[in-house]
Order: sequence, then structure tokens, then C-alpha cells
Amino acid sequence: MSHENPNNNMENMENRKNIAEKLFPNVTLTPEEIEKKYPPRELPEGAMVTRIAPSPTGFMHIGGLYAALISERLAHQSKGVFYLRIEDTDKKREVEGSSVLIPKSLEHYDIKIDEGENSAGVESGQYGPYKQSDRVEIYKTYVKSLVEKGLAYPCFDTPEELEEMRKIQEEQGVRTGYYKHWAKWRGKTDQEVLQALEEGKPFIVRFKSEGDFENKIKIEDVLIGEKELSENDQDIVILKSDDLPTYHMAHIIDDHLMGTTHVIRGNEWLSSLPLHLQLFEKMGWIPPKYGHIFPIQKMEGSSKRKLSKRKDPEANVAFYDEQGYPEDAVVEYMLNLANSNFEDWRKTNPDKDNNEFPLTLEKLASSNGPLFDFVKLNDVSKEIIARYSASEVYKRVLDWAKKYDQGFANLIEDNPEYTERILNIERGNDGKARKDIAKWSDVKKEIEFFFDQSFLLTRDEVLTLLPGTNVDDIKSIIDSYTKTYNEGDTKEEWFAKIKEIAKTNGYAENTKDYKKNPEKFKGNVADIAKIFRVLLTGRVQTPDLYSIVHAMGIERVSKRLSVI
RNA sequence: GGCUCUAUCGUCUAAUGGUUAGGACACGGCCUUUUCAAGGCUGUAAUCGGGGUUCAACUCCCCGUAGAGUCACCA
Repeated sequence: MSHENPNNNMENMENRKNIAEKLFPNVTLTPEEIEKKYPPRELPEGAMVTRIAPSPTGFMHIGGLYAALISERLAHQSKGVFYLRIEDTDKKREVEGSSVLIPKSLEHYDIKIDEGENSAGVESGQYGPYKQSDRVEIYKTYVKSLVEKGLAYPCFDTPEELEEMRKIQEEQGVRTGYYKHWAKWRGKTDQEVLQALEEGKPFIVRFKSEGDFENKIKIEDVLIGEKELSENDQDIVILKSDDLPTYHMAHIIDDHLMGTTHVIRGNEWLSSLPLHLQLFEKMGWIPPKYGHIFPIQKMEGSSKRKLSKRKDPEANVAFYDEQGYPEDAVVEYMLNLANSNFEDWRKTNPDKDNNEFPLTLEKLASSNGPLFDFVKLNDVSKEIIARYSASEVYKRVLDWAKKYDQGFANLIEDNPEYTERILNIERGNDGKARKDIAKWSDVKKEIEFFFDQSFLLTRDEVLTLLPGTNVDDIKSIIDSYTKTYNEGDTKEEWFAKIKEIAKTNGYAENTKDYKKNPEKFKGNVADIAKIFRVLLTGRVQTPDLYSIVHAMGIERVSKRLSVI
């Protein structure tokens, strides 16, 4: 390790080359050759190149979708590129077949990737391959050159030795890790390394950090702002014993080669940012801008915690599809979390596609670990569904039911016109539509009673729903109704007749009269309506009765009225 | 535990040293009304605590407290 003698330096360089060659006998490429294949992107000024880079370890996490949505909007609004890169360098945690879930989810939410492998398995883009396991030659080439330059070194510690070291560090109360004098193989002579290699010991490659933990460096995060963090002094692993790189190394190389300008990722990465910046510097590359977003959290008892893959079904994006939330609802809810001015924008632009909303990093910066709020999601969703036409709702519900409730799917598919008529009740584009459907799984319980197949009401049940009402009165009321009913009546005409029926049967015509002199009446007109409501629907709370009567049709109405 | 980040109504947040601290969701009331929704009007509700700096602090600084993240041959 002499720096004084130039001959020694020359000798060291030779030795390192020798070591690198022995480490990677099959690597024949050079960094320069690789760089040539990844020319700078030709994009307009200010265009952002962003990516979503998940590891295929199971289902897609809602936080991943959130980061993807933000990244995609930023890229496309700046006429840039958004791409998907699969980071499958952890073979132990990889879940077979889960990588396809990612493009599937993105496509489902209409988050368009410009490059990467889509759900059909077709890869597009000139900066690939977009799956890290297909890029091992690239990583090894760079790692090899790092070893040649003396910026990385092989390490032959066994896991047991590392465990032992860690224990000692914990006992001594010092920082754990592979750094300074703890970095045993960093100080070994070339001869010792060569010998270990000779013996065929398995190795990993570590980055040789020249950082000092006591040194604070200023880092610039596009979301959090300028912060001070300690310099990295850990000789982190960059190449594992299975020949695959670690995340740190792989993402540095990929983001550089693929021309990424902005990395939007979870803030669990913030503490390793000094390391990443250091790696970029040592590679001689300009780092992208980093933005760390806080995780979406939920309340558990009285404390907040990150949405957990294991405990929380809502952490899985598939959950929202199962529940039947329209994609737009999930997207708009997330846009609202990302930029709180989204709501105002939506209010002033009710008909615009949410893609037109200008998402900004500035507004995103203030989002600090929001709590997932189902009530709010439901509200957003209700507003969106209220704007759908009956036929759109029908189509969406049917699609959903075919996947998650086949029985219900059959029911409404057998009665398309009837179902649409039902769904059209109190639905209009005047902004005053019913807002009682938040998700497709709500629809069944809302409209079930319309269908004879799922409607069974006995006389006794009717009477328990109408306590204190005389059976003869009910009969008489129904009788007057059937006699005066006219299919062509308007809502006003129809209700005038109900009032008339109330009057002739000793009920108050309107609530005001009834409230003035309750003792003079058997009840009021609301009670009359209630009788029909119960007989027709089996419940005491329903949408507008006139609409129900007309949606059901004369035959069904008569049949239901005849139960008594 | 070390290091780091964060802190405004119950929730999501607005207010880049000067506002009666604003909005949305939720909750309550009233109006409308054949029930329920929807709609209109309206109300309750917040700057974590303590010190500074300043004429003036939600805003800047320090110390607490709380929450979160991270400390792997995982990403």
C-alpha cells in the first residue's frame, strides 16, 4: 500500500489486473464498449426520464403503484420517458411468476410504460435488457473494472465470520458493518488475495469506500430538500457470491446507462443515498436527481405504521380490483395524496381526464407519510361512479361480477335491460345523482331486491316491518292503488294519487298536517309510502318509490302487492 | 440502541415572518322531502411541549417528546 514509490504503484496495478482477471475470467467486455450501446437520450429540454424498478417478490404493493403513478406522470408531462425495470437480483426472495403482476397492475391502472417488458412478455425500448438478471455481464464488467482501478476488492469472509464480527461490534457498542479496520480483506496484500483465490475460496466483491462517517455531506433531494447526512464509510457488497450484483450497484449502473434523470423511490432508501452518490462519483457519472417519498401508512391502535404486505390486504393492489373500485378512483385518490391541490383541480375541471392534471414535485414534497383513508377513497370513488351512465355502470359491474361473483353476474346478464333501468334510478348528469355506490361490490346489496330470484318476502315479514299497521287498512290501500294506477302518470300525478289514497283511508295528506294534529289521523302519507316500499322492496329505506315502480313494471309490482 | 427524517382540525392538507390559521373528507344542525341518499346552508374541530431570534413565528434556531425509516452476500 505504498504511494511513494511509482514502481510499486505500477506493480500494484499489474497485480490488481491480475486479480480482476482471475476473479472474472469470462468477462471480456469493457465499460467503454458497454457505454457505446447506451447513447444519451435525445429528448426535449426538461424532459424527465423516470422508472419503476420493483423486485418480483410477490404481489404489487400499493406504495409501488403510488411511486409508479407519480413517476409516470412526471415523465409524460415533461415529454420524457417512463420505463419498467425488473430488479430480480435476489433469487432467494423471488416469487415465481410475480414479475408479470407488475406490468399487469400498471396496465390495469392505465399507467403506460414506454420501455420494458409488458404483461404479454414483449420487451420494448433501446436501453435494455430491462430485467437485471439479463444484465449480469454488464454488472460484472463494471465490477471488474472497479477492481482493476483499486476501487473494489474481493472478500473471502464466511457468513460465520461476519456474524462473529458483528457480535463483537455489538458488544463493543460500535457501529456494525464492514468499514475501517473491521474491513479485514481491504487491508490484505495482493499475495494474500491471490492465495485465497488459488485455494478456490468463494468470494464477494466489496466497494472500497474512502468516505468518513464523521464527515457530513449535503445532499439534495427533490422532495425533502437539502439535508445533511453522514458520508458512507462502509465497504458495501456490490457483487454477491451468486455473481449477481446488489441493489446498490445494479441500480447505479442501470440508471446511468438507461439515462434516468429522476429516481422517485420510497424513503427507506434515504439513508443509503450517500452511498449511492458516492458510487456515482467513483464511477465518474452524473447522478440522477433523487426524490424520496414517505410510505403510505395506516393506523393501528393509537400508532401509525407502514402498510404491511403480510397484515394488510389493502397493501396489495389486487385488493382494489377485488373490491371493485374503479381504476380512476384509486388513481385519483393517490393523485390527491400526492398533490393536495388535485381536489380543487378536479372541482374546476370535472370532465377532464386526470392525466391532464399537472402533477408537481413541489406539491408532492409536503406529503409526509399519509394515512390510508378508506372513507376518503370511498368518497372519491362515489363521485366518479356518480358520473357514469347506467350502461357504463352495468358494464363495469358485470365485468367485475364475472370475476368475483359469478352468481350475481348471471343474474344481471340474464336481465340486461332491467338491470340498466334499475341502475338508472336517480342517476343523472346534473351533479345530483345518488352517491351510494363506492365500489362494484356494493351494487348487489343495493339492487338485489329488484330481482324475483333473490326476492322472497312473506306476509309475516311484511307485518313485522310495518308494526302497528292494520292489515285491513293495508288491503284497502293496495286496493285503491291498483284501481287508480295509471302507467302513464308522471311522478307528480302518481304521488297525487298516493295522497288521495292517504286521505280516503284516514291518513294525513302531508306531514305538516299530520304534525299539527297527529291524533286526527291514522298516520301520514309517509306511512302510506312505507307500506308500498315494504311490500315492493322488503326494506324501509330505498331510492325513490315512483322510479322503483316504473323500473319494476306493472306485473312485478302487482305480484308483490298481492302477498298480503 | 446509533444515525437520519418528519410533526397544522379525527384524516388528507393550505398558508414560502404579518390571514379572523383556509379547503376537502368525516361528524353535528337546519332547509328540501314519501323513506334513504343526493343537493343547499351552516356548525364543532388544529399549529406536539419548552426555550430562544424578531416589532412580529405555523413558518427561522436550540432542547425535549412522539412517530417513521435505516443499520444484510434483501430490495
